[in-house]
Amino acid sequence: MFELLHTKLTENAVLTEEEFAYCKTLFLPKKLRKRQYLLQEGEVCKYTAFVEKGMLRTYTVDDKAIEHILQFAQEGWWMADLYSFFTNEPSMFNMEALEDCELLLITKPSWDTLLEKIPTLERFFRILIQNNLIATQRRLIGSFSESAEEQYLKLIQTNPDCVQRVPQHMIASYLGITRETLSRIRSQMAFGKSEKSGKSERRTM
Amino acid sequence: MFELLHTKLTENAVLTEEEFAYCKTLFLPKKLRKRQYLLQEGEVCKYTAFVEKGMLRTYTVDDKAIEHILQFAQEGWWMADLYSFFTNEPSMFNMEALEDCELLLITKPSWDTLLEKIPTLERFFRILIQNNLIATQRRLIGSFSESAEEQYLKLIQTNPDCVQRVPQHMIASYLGITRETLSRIRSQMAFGKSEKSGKSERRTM
DNA sequence: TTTATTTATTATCCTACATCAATGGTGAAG
DNA sequence: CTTCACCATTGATGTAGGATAATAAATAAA
Repeated sequence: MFELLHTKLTENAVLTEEEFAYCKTLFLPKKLRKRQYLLQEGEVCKYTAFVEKGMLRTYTVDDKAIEHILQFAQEGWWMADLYSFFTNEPSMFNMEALEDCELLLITKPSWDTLLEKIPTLERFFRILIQNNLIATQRRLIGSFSESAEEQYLKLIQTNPDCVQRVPQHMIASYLGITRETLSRIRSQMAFGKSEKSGKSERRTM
Repeated sequence: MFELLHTKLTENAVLTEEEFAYCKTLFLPKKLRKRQYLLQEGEVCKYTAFVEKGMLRTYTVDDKAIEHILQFAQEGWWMADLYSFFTNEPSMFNMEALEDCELLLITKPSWDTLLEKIPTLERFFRILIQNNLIATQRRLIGSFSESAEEQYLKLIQTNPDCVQRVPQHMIASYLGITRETLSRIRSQMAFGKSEKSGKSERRTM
């Protein structure tokens, strides 16, 4: 149950076995079935989740009832609404299991004591958040400067696993386009592969 | 020269005067004139900058030669290409002074020793980055779910100062739209203010 | 003052993507 | 088997915002 967390915390983060043993005591194992919610809009995000197994999404619903996916999380990733988690304000996000999941949850109080006991982890989480920020910035710039097709291709490169495991309409929602548009892009791509036409440049595939 | 940094570092971050005095020795004061670059695409981002005075932007240029602004930084804000700063890889960003600026720069080695001497700061920077991540996530979601006008109005609310100090075409670039579109939005807004309908009523001037 | 540079507006046309609507496929449950 | 829920595709039509271009303010500079 704790294997992945173990490797993640010890691969970079300078944790002794003893420290990790303590660490384990603060995490709450939790199984979620496909479709179950870990968090729903309006609730306070009480846990930061580490994904041992399975896949989740966090998304918002806008006033036209359209879903926008902020993030997918698969094995080895962390998931939380940081704002809600740290301020105790209600969240605007929903977090839903896309597959049966095994999670490790930690509450804010436990998290505080954890960092107090093992200050080394402060850096670990800073880097985690920092990498997330860098990725989110790239995604934002991409949404400005790239066509829907380019963004889709980039996603396939950076996270092929996700593209395979998740239904297409969610990929579309993650990219900020409609299912129909993504479907058309895909059929054009498949077409462009056999035909030599297509005005955009081909990638090596 | 160090007043703002002083208040920022002591308001939340549990720094003694003594510690701050040490802190000062690691920052390099630097003045930049309007239009000058702090970083250009292809260079490694060698400094993290704290803005004591003035205003800067960081932006990329895409393959169609269009600029996309990732961030403005004004008094009391920090600016760096985190990816480049921490990996020593060349940056894809440009950082340019929009006004005459007074900055405090810190190099990666100095930053490392600073955090080593004052581990308390690790948390400070984590929170800084965390807030940046939260804001960037909101901006991303906004770009998916809101019209150009809504995004502009939101920016006016969240950062009115910026909207006033920065030329319109850069605001447009920050919002991911063209100057022409922003101009149209603004004239429509002004129009809708005198007419009491928010609707679009054409050609009556 | 004149000249040049940067910035903002406005009009016309165009395109990438959305919206609406219908159809077909798949797998699980009765 | 049939039904139902979910998911993907495809076509017809609409629209927000882009591209282009011309012009005008505004600011700086000569």
